[in-house]
Amino acid sequence: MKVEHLDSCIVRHFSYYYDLTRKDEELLLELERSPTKVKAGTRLWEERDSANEFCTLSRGWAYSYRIMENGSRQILELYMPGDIIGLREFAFSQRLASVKMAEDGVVCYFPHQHVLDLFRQSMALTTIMFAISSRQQVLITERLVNLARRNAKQKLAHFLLETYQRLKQTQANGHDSFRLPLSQELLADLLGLSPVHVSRTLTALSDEGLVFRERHVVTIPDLKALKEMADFDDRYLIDNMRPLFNSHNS
Amino acid sequence: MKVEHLDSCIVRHFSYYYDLTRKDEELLLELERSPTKVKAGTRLWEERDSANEFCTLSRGWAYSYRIMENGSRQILELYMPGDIIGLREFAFSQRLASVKMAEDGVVCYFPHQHVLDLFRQSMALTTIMFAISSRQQVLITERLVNLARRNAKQKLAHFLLETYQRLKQTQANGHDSFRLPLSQELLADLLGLSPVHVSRTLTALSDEGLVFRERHVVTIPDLKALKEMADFDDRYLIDNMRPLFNSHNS
DNA sequence: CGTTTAGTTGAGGAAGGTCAATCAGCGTGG
DNA sequence: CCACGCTGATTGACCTTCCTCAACTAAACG
Repeated sequence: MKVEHLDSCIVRHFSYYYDLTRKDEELLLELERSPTKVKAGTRLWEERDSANEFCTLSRGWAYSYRIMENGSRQILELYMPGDIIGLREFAFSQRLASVKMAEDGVVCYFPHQHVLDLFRQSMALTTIMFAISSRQQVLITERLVNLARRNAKQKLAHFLLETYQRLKQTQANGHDSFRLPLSQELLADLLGLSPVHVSRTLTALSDEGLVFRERHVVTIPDLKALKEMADFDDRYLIDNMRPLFNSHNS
Repeated sequence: MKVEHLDSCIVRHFSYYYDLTRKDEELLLELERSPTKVKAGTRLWEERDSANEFCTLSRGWAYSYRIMENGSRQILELYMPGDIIGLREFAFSQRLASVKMAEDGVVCYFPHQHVLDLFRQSMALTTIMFAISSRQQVLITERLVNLARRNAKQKLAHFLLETYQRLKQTQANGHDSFRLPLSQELLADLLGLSPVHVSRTLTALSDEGLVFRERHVVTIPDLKALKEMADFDDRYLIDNMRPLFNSHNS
């Protein structure tokens, strides 16, 4: 049952795409050899640092961001346990964004070259890596659409729905509520709004009975209603590579 | 000198990342075996179509887009000759966006499986594919920042600078002007603005002597001034994988 | 030489930003 | 156990940017 290996977030994440062989799992576990505890607010790296390693996130949330000339901050990606941080910079020698922990967590660094080893040694892992990369692109694209084309209420709702769904895909939680360890300021920087307006929007959503938030727990009583309101279509989160594998691999 | 192969946009594009072997080139040329002429406005595919092929763009510009519930359109990516269209959907069985030709052009379809063949047969091509994918992610991310954090004048300026730079990297053109075969409506859908405001912004930029546009030709008389104004930093366009290769491959 | 298509210009309006004051929770130290 | 101060959230007043609608002009095109 290879239960033991599912302790590893990254193995669990990769398994989501395709059944891994024993050897694949061993290769993956290589990436998580040096777990490091990091406290909330720790900066894993900074824009312009030299980039020659990735990082797997084993516990806690993290986010990448850019500081603009005028001092405002745009958050680019939210990372959750099982995600690989820094994939974007594979073809670059410099970091293009900074990364910070949103809460206490555990990360494992590994050099870019390890990915080349993966490419060399396993077709399945290569394909999954590529799938993960393209999935990430899809997530960013959806966020772009969200920022460009929706109003504040929809932006916020859409983000909450995306997060809820992402969590459901990895951590099984049947409820209509989830933990969201992010301040309103962070939400603002994520959605391109001002903190003030996030607050207003959140109370508006609450007044309409669509979203409730207390402390760091968010509840969505009527998923369907919220999805409708936010123009949320989860197809972009539901990727599936099996057809690709089945039609070609043994 | 393998000059003959540089006729192929895609070979030229890949060569930008790393020197290809003869065999690599042959493999790549496989992808361009069925060139098809397409007229401006042709839709290559539509959201929700089943996705099992990519497409290389040999001539002309194309763009992917999404239509929102309220009828507005967001353009996601601009493709230029040498680009691969549809990478995003590698891990998906459905198209997540539609793609249209911005002008007359030539494309070549090839099935997703061909990429798996590449993975199987060439480390270099695998790595380059991955680099291209991560570069595309970087481009989208920068566009996200552009949409979320800059005002109309900066958005437009930033987009023009990015396009200018992208063209310079593939087509050598020494001048301070380039061809931009896009209507203002298209620019609006690209930048999340209204066509009206694009027009105003363009005249504002012209009044300030920063950008001139007549017909489909754009001139940037003072690159440095415009970059400053737009908060444009070209690091995100200058990727370089050589260090990665050199430190590990033969 | 009309007719379509793309761009320009003006006036009014809405969404969201900014600034500032206030409040609530909470950890810290006395 | 309480006072203090910190951070994060809320609320109000006012302002800016960009949108919308609409009329108009300029090319492009048969």
